[in-house]
Amino acid sequence: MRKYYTITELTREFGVSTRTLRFYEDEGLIHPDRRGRTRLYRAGDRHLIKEILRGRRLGFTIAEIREIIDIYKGPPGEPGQLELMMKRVAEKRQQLHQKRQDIEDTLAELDNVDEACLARLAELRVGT
Amino acid sequence: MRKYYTITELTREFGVSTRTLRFYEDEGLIHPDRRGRTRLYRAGDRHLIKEILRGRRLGFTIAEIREIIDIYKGPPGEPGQLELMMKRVAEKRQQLHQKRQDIEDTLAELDNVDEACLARLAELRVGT
DNA sequence: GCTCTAATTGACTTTTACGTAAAAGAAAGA
DNA sequence: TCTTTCTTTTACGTAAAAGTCAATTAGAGC
Repeated sequence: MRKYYTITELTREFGVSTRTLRFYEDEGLIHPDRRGRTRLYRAGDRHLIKEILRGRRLGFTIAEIREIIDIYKGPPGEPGQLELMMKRVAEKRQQLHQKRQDIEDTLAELDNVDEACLARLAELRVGT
Repeated sequence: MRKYYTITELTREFGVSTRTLRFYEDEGLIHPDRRGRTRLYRAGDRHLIKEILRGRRLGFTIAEIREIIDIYKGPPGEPGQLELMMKRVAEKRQQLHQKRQDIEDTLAELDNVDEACLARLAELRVGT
């Protein structure tokens, strides 16, 4: 297991800019170590970046991504907090189900388009 | 089947502002009729709005949504265009598969959090 | 005809998520 | 040592997707 990643290693791995990683840090999403002024990212940071980018691909805002990450941070001790957290988990789950449904619907429509294209091509080959 | 919808009817149905619908019109995504200067939306416009909002929920940009909508518009006649269209369909499908995978991964992590919460609650009830 | 409400246009503003450029330190190879 | 290559901080810029405000205008009901 590697101990540290440099910022450019990660930008190359994930196809993002240094600006982006520093931005996520400013937003409090990641907290790389420092050697002098240079940032050093651990495996945990790398994993967090993966999760951030996953949220980004799904169209979540930074605020929403922060919420999700906060959820991941593990359950707190107090019962009241636990129930609050479970409520937030349920909400996120709901949003994700909605998005998944949206994806299925869109894929279904694309299937139709595809079939129509194939049908048209077949017609053309026969010689309309 | 209704003939027309007013702009406010649609804003209420979809929970968006009039500004948003006009913006989509400026962007060339929808083309409501006019009676005088007043916009009148047909069922087709309404359906398009649904698709736009679906794309929005998935984090697609207006440009990407426009691409998808253009795809829906039905296959053109020429073989070259048909194959181009099928390529674009394949690309969109690819993006959607990625998003779906992202959703599954995120849901799985939420499941873990949920279980951890439940476990912790159980512990507390027994009396740690 | 008058009033009230809804709708329109146009301009300006805002927020988000970075991009970009400048200036400077620090390390590493030739 | 010199140059190159990273990296940093600070600051300003920007594109996308609307929000907001102001000034009109048009219908609908009385």
